[in-house]
Amino acid sequence: MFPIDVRDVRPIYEQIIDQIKEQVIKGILKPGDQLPSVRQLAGNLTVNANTVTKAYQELERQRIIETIRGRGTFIAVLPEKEVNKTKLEEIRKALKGNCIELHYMGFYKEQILEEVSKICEELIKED
Amino acid sequence: MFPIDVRDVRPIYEQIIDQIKEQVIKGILKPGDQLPSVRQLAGNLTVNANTVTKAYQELERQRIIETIRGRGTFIAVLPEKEVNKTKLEEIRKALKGNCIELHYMGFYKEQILEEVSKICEELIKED
Amino acid sequence: MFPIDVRDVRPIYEQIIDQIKEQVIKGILKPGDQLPSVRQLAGNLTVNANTVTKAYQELERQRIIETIRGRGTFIAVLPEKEVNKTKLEEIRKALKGNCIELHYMGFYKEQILEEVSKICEELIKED
Amino acid sequence: MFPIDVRDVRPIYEQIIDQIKEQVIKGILKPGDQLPSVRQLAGNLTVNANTVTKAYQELERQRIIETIRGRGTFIAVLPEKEVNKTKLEEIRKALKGNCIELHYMGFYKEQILEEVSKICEELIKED
DNA sequence: GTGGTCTAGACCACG
DNA sequence: GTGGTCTAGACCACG
Repeated sequence: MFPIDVRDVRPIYEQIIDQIKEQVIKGILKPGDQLPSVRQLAGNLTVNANTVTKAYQELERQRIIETIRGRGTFIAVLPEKEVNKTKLEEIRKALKGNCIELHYMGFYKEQILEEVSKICEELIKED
Repeated sequence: MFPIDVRDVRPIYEQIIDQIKEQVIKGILKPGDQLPSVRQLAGNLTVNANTVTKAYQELERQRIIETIRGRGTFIAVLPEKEVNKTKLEEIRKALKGNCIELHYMGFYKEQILEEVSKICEELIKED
Repeated sequence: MFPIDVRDVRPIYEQIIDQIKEQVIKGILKPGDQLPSVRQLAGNLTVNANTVTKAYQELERQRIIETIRGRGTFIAVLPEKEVNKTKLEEIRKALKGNCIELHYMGFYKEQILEEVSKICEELIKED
Repeated sequence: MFPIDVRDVRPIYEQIIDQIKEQVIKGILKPGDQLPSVRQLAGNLTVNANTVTKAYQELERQRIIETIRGRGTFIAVLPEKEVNKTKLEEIRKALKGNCIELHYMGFYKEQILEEVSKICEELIKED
């Protein structure tokens, strides 16, 4: 279901979170869609159930998904978009780090914007 | 010297690496410039000397700085720009993650590119 | 009949119990009034019949309702008011926890009492 | 250090969270104070380190404490007091439940307010 | 069958 | 020595 890479530097639970958020943004997962149960997904990905639990809990905290007692876990209606200043600064720092790395590989502004543009294109459907 | 933030989620050694790379890219630090000794910098930043050592070692591995026995540590001539495919993929993943987070805050392609554009502007001097 | 919220953190059976107790206190349900059958209520609320059963059993244990074989379930005469010391301590702990949370939101004693006062007002008819 | 009660219905990690928040509100723990390490506290309370970790992570998420890499965990400066409407509603529901229980024990408005008043008195220092 | 809590214990990154 | 991640597995509440 999700391409999990145990060799990835990012922890597994974070990869799961990102995969689900990406599918929500792309519209592959829609509000009300049921997610596989913790144990099911853990089985599919051959990771521990606790790892999936951690991912689901974080997604619930972010109001991306919601758990209904005894029924399972579902995609929530899209949460209010709100700008968290602290988080925005964190993302800017991360982006800056990425730009520095790309520049060390020989990329200039034009090419960097081109990369980001391609990523957005693939990801975001403009309304 | 560097604005190090012990509360930052990023490890301190990584912050040091990024600060130095940024200053090199901006031309504030030039090839041949001497860096403070490990102990000096550790004292200035009030961090553990091992932390600075780790940062310097990583920078040396990336050929950003070089150590001359008995003399000290210096900014190296800019390394050959070369595209490491694995690393490029990693950066793309990171950029994608950041774009997803920005989109969840309400940003669309235009605004995301605007953010990245501002970062590049501040960072990279076009030759 | 009752506003049940499957998304609520509280278990459904607890919500049912609370709703019935609230209606009894408010005098909406009076001793002798018949309650819907387990299946009926389960159907109305679109919840599992076991869930309603559990709520009714707990209410019966607390002598709030009583089941008469072959006839159905009825509101009992108000049980003797008795102070269970253990339970009182539990409620105090819960109240303390709520006061802490309210204080973290900026509420002081006056405002907290105001909140509780409004709740009592709406709930309890002084004899 | 903290009175943890394994028989308590509330999960252990929640009891730890509440204890720390209470001590912060009472001024027993002040900004900058170091908390015992995860392992230390786990040892003292004879609970598992993971349980303490969970409590600390939740407290960090609420910005009550902060972790500094390799140094330990500290009480943060008091977070901005902000009213979360959803959470306020949850607390009101909980308070209502408590009032109902108290009323079933024979308490009327005056006595309930008296209880809450005593709790606030012990807890909150008016500025 | 669903998720939630907790344990015991391993291994890792960071300082 | 500090916290972070993950596993394997137990037991529980809820439906």
